[in-house]
Amino acid sequence: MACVADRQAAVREVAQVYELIKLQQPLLLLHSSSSHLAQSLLGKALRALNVALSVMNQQQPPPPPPAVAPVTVVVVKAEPHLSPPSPASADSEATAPPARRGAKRTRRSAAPVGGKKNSSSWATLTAVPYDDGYEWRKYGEKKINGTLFTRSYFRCTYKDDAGCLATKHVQQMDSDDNSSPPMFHVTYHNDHTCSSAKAAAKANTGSSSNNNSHLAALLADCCDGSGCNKGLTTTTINGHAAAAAAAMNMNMKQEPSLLPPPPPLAEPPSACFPYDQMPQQCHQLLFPVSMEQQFPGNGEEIPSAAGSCISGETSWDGYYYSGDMAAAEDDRFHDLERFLLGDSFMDYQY
DNA sequence: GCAATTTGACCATA
DNA sequence: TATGGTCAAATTGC
Repeated sequence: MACVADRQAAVREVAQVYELIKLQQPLLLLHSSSSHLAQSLLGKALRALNVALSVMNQQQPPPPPPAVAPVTVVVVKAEPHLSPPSPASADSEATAPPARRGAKRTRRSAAPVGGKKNSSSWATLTAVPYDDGYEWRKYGEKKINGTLFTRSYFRCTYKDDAGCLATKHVQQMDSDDNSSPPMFHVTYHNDHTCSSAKAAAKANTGSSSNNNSHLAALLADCCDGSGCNKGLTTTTINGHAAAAAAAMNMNMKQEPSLLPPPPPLAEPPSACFPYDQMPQQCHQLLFPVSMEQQFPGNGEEIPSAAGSCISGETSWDGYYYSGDMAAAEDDRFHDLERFLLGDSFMDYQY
């Protein structure tokens, strides 16, 4: 089918542009006189490409499920009003006053609930509900009628600091199949108006010793546990480790009842951390970096923990570059394509 | 001691 | 009135 070939070519083109931007992003941000502007533009570009790929993906049958059950993130639906918010709309919402802890309880004055507001909302189906690159604080849990599991309510950790109104609800889906990892229906409301840079700066300044210790543990788990810093050419992270890393990323305690250890993977899903499994702190705290750090160019595996985390910018960065470059390139692309097509509408921030 | 989570109560909406 | 979403005091963990 010519149209299929054309679409694949288009997808490939967009994916390559996406990849190129991501690769060049550190340098652009590092050398730009206005890093904020650069970051904003890059974010918009990446988001647009992501949406474009999502649209393309909707026009073709879904890809066959993987042989193993890696951590997956798929779009449940993209209703007209359930589209990912644009940065512009996010900016317009940033003026809402932040809620204050301990303030006198005045109900329903600022944040109407249940989708009545004009803000955007969208939903995803994922095995890793806590790993979406943002930091969330749990503020409630509720037993919902007709469901076996409770629904958890999260809001952005930086709601108070940045007035970020982003919230999400995580509902474990009922399933008869005990052999497969649990899936979660995650509904997002409002775009993040807090910047990841702000979050990263906060973490980097050591304003909270908790953050630093948290990061240390995170890096240890992220890079040591997965073997990324042990000179392995390819590494793996099973669902359990991903969930653990995700939970750490969330600054929250893992709920045993929600995430039982899934069966080990028969095959490594991809090199190093797939993007949707990589703790966001790896992006934020070790960024920006030089291209030399990302790509030594001497055929060596990126040795350091920092390098391996940085390499997680894309899912293919754990590969051995001195080997068959064409094969590696091909694998890299397919990993990227899987990531892009399977992770549509996720709101990535760098 | 501080920050995050838990949990029961409160409130808006259908 | 049932239900879902949020608040905030109490609890827990670092």
